[in-house]
Amino acid sequence: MGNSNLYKGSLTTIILKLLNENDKMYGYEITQKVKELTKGELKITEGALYPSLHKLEADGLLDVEVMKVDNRLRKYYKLTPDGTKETAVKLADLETYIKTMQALVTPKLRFD
Amino acid sequence: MGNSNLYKGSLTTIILKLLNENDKMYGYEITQKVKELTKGELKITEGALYPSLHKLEADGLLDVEVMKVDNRLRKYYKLTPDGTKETAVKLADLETYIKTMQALVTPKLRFD
DNA sequence: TTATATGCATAAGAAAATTATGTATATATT
DNA sequence: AATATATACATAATTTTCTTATGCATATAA
Repeated sequence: MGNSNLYKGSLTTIILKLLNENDKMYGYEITQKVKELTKGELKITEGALYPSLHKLEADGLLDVEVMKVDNRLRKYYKLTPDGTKETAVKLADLETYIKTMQALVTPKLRFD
Repeated sequence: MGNSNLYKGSLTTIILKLLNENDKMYGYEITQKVKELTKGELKITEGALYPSLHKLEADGLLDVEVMKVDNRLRKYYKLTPDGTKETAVKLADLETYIKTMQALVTPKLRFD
């Protein structure tokens, strides 16, 4: 995903959070929204996004609704009740991660 | 590493930062220090740690010094000049990652 | 007419971890 | 005396998650 490998493992969190805010979104819309919200810092690739959406659906966290808009296909995803629960879990995990990393990293830097 | 998959990709950052603070450390010491600093939240596995140390050494970011203490082997690692530079890069990446994720995730949660 | 944008998808490969072992010494426990 | 735990290193097999490359299809801008 991002320019740094730190983003590995955060895609699911990002998808769930966006769907928690936006009720229903389709894949391409997610890529654009992420680009916009991060001012271009994070660009989600389709090769990562679509398999991830499929897995979330298979795991029962997302529901799909296929629509045709302007003669183009769209697959709208929305959270299931389990998906909403999992969103809270993932966001708590992210907070813990950030606090833990800050505990490890916050101390003074040295330049010898 | 951790209980959440968000830690994927942060091991190098953690190792470099600890060595930046502590001058020289050996592998087992790093696992214990991380457990202590994170109050048990993060447990680095040897299967992740040792290959990572070897790679950092191969990349010229760490130097090794083998010692025998109490009849047991220790491999002390310390930052090379390149390693010190890379530490600053990795820490900047981490800050960017945290800010980016907060930009994506900070908005209001919903519980339908 | 050619490139860019929109919209989905998958396959091959790389990177980074987990899990499972293996070796060896020292100390604490039963 | 035997066994478990702690210390200390290492690697191999597998899994997860991503990148890169490719493919199909329609719409719009250059």
